[in-house]
Amino acid sequence: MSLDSRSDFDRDRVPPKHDASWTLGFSREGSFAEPDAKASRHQEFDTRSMVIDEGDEARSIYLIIEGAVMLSKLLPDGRRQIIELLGPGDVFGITSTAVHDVCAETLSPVRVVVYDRRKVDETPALQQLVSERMRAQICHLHDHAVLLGRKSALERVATFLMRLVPGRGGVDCLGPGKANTAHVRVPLTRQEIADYLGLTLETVSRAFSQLKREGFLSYGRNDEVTITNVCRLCHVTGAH
Amino acid sequence: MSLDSRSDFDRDRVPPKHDASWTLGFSREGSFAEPDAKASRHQEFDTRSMVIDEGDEARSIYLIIEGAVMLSKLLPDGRRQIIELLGPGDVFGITSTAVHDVCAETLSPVRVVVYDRRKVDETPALQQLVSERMRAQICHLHDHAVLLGRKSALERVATFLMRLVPGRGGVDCLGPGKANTAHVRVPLTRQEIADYLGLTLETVSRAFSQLKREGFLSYGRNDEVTITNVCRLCHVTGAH
DNA sequence: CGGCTAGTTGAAGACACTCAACGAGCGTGG
DNA sequence: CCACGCTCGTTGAGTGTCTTCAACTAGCCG
Repeated sequence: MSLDSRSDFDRDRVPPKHDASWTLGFSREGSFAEPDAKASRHQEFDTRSMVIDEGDEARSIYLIIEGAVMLSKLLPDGRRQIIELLGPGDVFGITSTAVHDVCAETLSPVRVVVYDRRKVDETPALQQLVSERMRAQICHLHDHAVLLGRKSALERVATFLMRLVPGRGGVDCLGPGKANTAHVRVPLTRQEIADYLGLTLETVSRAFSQLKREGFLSYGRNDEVTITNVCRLCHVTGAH
Repeated sequence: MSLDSRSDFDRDRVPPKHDASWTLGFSREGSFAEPDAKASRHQEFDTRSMVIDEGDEARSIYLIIEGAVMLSKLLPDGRRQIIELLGPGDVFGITSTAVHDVCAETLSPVRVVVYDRRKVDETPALQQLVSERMRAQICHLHDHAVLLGRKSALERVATFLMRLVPGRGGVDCLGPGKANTAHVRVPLTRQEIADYLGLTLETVSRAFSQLKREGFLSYGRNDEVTITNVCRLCHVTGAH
């Protein structure tokens, strides 16, 4: 099925159902229409391609239709912090200056809508959409600050895993549902998880091993994890 | 001088000049008029009063006219993370759910404009104002994530102190100016600084002592610090 | 003066980091 | 087909930074 065979309308909606492989547990149910097709263009990226580089001129804002994107920042000596993990419906490219303050790199094949930055300010419906997404990101950054500032390594990894469970662990956590087991895809390397959680890759690996040893998880492939008891893992996050 | 003796116009502008005691280095030059006086009311708070509690119903958005506010979150076992330090021109009370995700507490006498949350969405000029402030906060939260995830204790304290220098250390850092010495007011206790930087109060105290011992700072009172060499301190932040 | 809060400093310990070795998986090429 | 190199992950041993616990000082206010 080629993109062109679909109407603009379809192309500008996020997929209404979870695509378990790449949503990072972030995808929202439902969908939304793109407010102003004139001001936008579509773009696609392969896995692990750089969409934005820190310091690039900030002319566009990106809305993710499909796939996962990570935002990161580097210190001059090479230390890296991954700031946010984004999925369908999320926007990136937001900055208060003339240049981007973060790198944006894809974690999967990604489809985005690219808006002109000024157009967004001039179009109330777009402005509204971006504002709503910014509010959600701010809440999420608040949670992440707590994680980085105050949680132990094990709590951080547990929190990270819970975020990958659709409908759990995020700002909009639904609470304990019926299903107590979950299968999640982890599209990050240990090094990337470490950079996201403010740890080293060895510490992340040890935390995974410990959670496996103590029966919270099971996995063969490193990027396919089965959470045996979601509720029990949730208690390890420190948030409950 | 009573508030009532001033016109609405004056009351709805941020002070055009730095008020060195409470701006936290955040105050922007210039001022802005409040877009829609009908949808707002003014409110004042004493030092260390709780404006918002985590879990409160989110009906209002607050714009700081004067003073400093800190946002914080608590884990159930009492661990606290201070998320943001805000000054004149900043907004708070932003959330993507029906309830507030953070506490907001004043660090000084504070004057705010309170807007109805729905009114903000309906008023383009207000929406624009809040969007602009959200963008700035997002950038700042990005920086803070790097601090919490990747910086040493000394780097964190140095970064914190640099943020207190007007025109330096923030997203909109002006770079080395002529003045190489700066006098800053620190309106936080060691415990609060620690909760902001993801450290313990003892570690913060040791970092202050070390910076004093090595000639970066001098201080008698704990809340009045003179930065002897701004440029040299800036290099300790890890960002340059 | 005594009691309180806030900050400093020291000693000991814990947790995460560093360094290093090893193993699994995967593509390439002989 | 297997050897080889490469990347990624795991695990162990030792170290270091920050935390914990505790004592002590300075300032403030009754």
